[in-house]
Amino acid sequence: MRLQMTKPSSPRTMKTVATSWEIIHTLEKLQGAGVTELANHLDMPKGTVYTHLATLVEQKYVVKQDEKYHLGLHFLSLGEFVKRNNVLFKAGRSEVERLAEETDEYVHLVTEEHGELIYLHEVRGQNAVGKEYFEKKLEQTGYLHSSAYGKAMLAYLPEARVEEIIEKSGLPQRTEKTITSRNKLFDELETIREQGYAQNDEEEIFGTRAVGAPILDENETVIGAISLTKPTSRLQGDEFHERVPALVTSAANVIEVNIQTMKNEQINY
Amino acid sequence: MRLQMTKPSSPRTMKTVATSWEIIHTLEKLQGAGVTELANHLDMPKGTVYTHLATLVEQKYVVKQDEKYHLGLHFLSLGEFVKRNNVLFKAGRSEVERLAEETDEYVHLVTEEHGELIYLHEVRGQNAVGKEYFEKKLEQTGYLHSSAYGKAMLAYLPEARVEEIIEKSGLPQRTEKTITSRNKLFDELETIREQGYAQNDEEEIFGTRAVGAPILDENETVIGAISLTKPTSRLQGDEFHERVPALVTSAANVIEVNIQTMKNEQINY
DNA sequence: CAGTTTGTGTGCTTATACCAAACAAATACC
DNA sequence: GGTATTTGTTTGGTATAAGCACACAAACTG
Repeated sequence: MRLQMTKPSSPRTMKTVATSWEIIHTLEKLQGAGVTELANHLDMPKGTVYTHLATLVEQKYVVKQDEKYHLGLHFLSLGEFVKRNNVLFKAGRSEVERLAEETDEYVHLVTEEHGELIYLHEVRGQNAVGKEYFEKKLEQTGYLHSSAYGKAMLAYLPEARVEEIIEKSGLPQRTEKTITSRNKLFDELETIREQGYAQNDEEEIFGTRAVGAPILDENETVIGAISLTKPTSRLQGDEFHERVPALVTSAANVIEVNIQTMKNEQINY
Repeated sequence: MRLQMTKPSSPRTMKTVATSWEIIHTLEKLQGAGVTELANHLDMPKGTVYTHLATLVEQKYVVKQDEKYHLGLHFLSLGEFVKRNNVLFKAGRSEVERLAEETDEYVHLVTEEHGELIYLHEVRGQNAVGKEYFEKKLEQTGYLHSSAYGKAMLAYLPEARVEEIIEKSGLPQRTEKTITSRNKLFDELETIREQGYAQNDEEEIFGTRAVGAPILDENETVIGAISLTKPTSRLQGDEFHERVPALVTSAANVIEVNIQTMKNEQINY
């Protein structure tokens, strides 16, 4: 007689679907792979991997090219769909573009999901710095503690939620100025709430500073954040503490109003 | 005794994964839905749908908001990843941007997968027309027969492949000028091969014309296509038959060279 | 505060995903 | 160029896990 593995876990969850996503993520990491290669990486029988791949090909989410299996471009269409139907994106897009045009710098619109940072929109102004860095970011999810937009969101998230997030993700160091201590972070969030905006002083990329403002709904719930990034040399003194914060918080405000308007219209299409 | 449902079908495929994607696509179509709503739409027991949703939430691809389940923003990151690692996107991006800058019109970079049209990049020049139309397209896959880029690709696909695609997708009419007959299409493709570029004369959107050129690799295999769209009033005579075709084919050429260069370098990162 | 309708949780059963092992096809090796 | 190795593909049997029906809970409706 076999001992019960006591796994009463509810809600139940589907093992087959989970391994299907494991395969997708491995294909992502390996930038395409063969059946055997995948089977080794995942420690699964070849036959199983093969059947999974056949299913994903049938679903048009995987393609076979050059003797390897790759993630298909249908993920792109799906991603675009999700983005373009996102309330914050719809409400914030034009404002982000306006601010980038006005300042000629990098402007970002971000949100949070499952404790991770997600980039909804970015516009690179004429003088923007950090291109190589930000270009890579779009395809990843990121941490919340080392950026102006991230901290702006953390500051207005319920404290329990913040605890949960730093518990799960940690506070990895990016530069020597990154906040890596729990207490310092909470102090910082307090300051942000007092100011109404967040500052990033070379905490993520050396040589760049940024100012970010939260975007809240009518119940003070965080929807996302907007931020403007500049090289440290161009973001000092009043510019860092007055002028850019004013621009960014005002943009955040416009977006908040847009969201309200959209909600009131209720007409989705 | 039960009759065997004779389904020897190989390769085998996973029913559970297929229904998981069915749920994802239904969530897409319904723009978010509840458990019961989904169960009705898909004609499945509530319990099953619930377990599937729980799995997708665990995987972070579905979120529960406002008492409804929605597709999560992780699809966005995945989509960005797939796009940014696509050879054609990497090779063609800058050239698309250059051409849009030079001409101030709409420029598109597209490819084909599973017989469907996929948009890899679009840049809207200052004078570009058709914004409302193209904005919607990015989140969909489309047909190949009613556009300059689509026809450019069809012209260089193996005939068997073309047959297969029109067999599966049909030749739906978009405007009164859309090619809807198999024979006319094959004549058109012949012309395109002779010219080296494709023209779209209000076959998709009334009032706009376009010129598209295929992007081929060293074995003459189609990788994708690039096109330029203008209002009919600005795309006539020599402009339609000489100048724009020259610009577009030359851009296609540059991209072809870029692909070759990337392949020779072999260094991916 | 009854009556619906929603989401969530649970055992049972059968379909099905998994595995092992065999086969085929392509590549590498000598 | 023929053998050996590695790859992808296929198959049958089996244990398991996905699906179903049902029950429960919780929220909304009137």
